[in-house]
Amino acid sequence: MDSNSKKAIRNIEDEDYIPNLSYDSVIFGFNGEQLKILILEYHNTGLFALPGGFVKRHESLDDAVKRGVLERTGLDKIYFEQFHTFGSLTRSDSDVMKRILLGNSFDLDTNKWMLDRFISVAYYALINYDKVTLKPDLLSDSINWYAIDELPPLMMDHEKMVDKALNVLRNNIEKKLVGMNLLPSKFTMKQLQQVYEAILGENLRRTTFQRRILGMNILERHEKLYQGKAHKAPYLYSFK
Amino acid sequence: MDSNSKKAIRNIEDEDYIPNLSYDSVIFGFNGEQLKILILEYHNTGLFALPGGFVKRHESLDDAVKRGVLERTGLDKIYFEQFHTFGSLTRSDSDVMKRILLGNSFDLDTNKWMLDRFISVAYYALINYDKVTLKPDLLSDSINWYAIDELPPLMMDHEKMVDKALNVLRNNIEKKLVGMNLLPSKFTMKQLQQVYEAILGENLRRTTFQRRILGMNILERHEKLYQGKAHKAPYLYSFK
DNA sequence: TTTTATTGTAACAAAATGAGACAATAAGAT
DNA sequence: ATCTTATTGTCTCATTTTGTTACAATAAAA
Repeated sequence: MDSNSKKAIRNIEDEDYIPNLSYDSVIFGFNGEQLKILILEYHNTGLFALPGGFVKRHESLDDAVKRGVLERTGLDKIYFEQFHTFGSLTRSDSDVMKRILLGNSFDLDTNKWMLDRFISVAYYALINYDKVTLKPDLLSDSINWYAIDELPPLMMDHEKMVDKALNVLRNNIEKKLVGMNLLPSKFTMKQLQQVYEAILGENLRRTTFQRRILGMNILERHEKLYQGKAHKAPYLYSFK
Repeated sequence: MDSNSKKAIRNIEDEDYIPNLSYDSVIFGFNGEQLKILILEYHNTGLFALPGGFVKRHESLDDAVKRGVLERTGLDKIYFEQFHTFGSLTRSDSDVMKRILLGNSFDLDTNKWMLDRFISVAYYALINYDKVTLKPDLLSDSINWYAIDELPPLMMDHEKMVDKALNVLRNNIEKKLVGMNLLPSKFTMKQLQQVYEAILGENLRRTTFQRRILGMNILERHEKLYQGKAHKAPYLYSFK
């Protein structure tokens, strides 16, 4: 409890954080065609991972995640929701953590708390693809969008997390109007349908979809969008 | 990290557990009429709470919960599922924990780790009401069934946990065949409907319910159940 | 044998969804 | 200007699902 008086420059101080607890985030965006998520790559390791982090002693779990998303995307008003806490004994891998620490020239001894077992609370977030300014964190080289069916191999149990996040998203799409957070404030019916299709992973019938969504009475119709294409222009909609 | 060499008899050793992490469980049972949950009362405090506990360093989160349910109900094959992790700054209340420790004649100093902030992973469990042998834990006087609409005031954020558990249960009832875990292996259609009604908190139409459930093709029909009543005897069913 | 309460299922109505069809465009091609 | 093309908004009719009512088939009591 009272060790670590000398602090290297590149260190994360364990005293500030709740031990053995982390979060990971599956951050979804939609580029108009595909559903994508943010994946980062740790320095000098070839390891790909979900953006994650630790919870400060004087910070709520939700705030820790908000902070992490803000730091990496520049967005501070996002939709996010916890979906599962991963607590198996086998999920933590101290060898992987060693590689990450060494790849960042972190001192193994000072940072040995990071080699310990971690229980991780996983969140998904839905953000506006176009408004993001990506910024790698201290430990990583890059952070980038990857289409959900073209992900690199992810470390530890992060692929399981993505799978579960997608499942939860699919179940929530009807109940929680998930689409609204992945689109700009005004959008066409086609765009909305594409979000639904990307999430559900299946094609939907255009006429039925349109009728069903309009029947929900959740959309407001605005002006038409002239795209310069040789066909009828679609209306723009926003959520009420 | 190396204190606590002297151990009082009535102590929970902090070194065995992951710090700042706990679980709480909303354990549902169905008595044939009402949906009930298990609530315990801490010694000499008048405090009512959900059964909870800590996670050992060498134990998965799920196993910790299984252990807790087993110790209190005697059941080891139960259906349970995590539904939310509560991590706000305000949820932990050291005054409440002090009352509990003092009510149990625990030493405040040796057990001060329990006064710290805790992030709690909440689970719900569905168990067979009739097969339970209730047993209070070390810290509590009693553990008892309470109908969900007749709960005593619960400490800290435990009422929020119950609300959320019920919501999740309502959403899962269609997808996960929740009913099967609250009933004996053979049951009548009426019993199944009563479970649904208790969970959803609304009355269902008998004929529609029967047709819909039978249409799912998940039930196997067995012999009739003669209840000694002056009317047609219902069939018994089990899940396939 | 009649009465009573409940069960299983059928029958029809109403609502939701599936599947096409088609007229109404924007803008490019002629 | 007119014709062509791709897409949109809406309508129609078929199919499926759900709501509602009705009714015959019991177990056991009266």
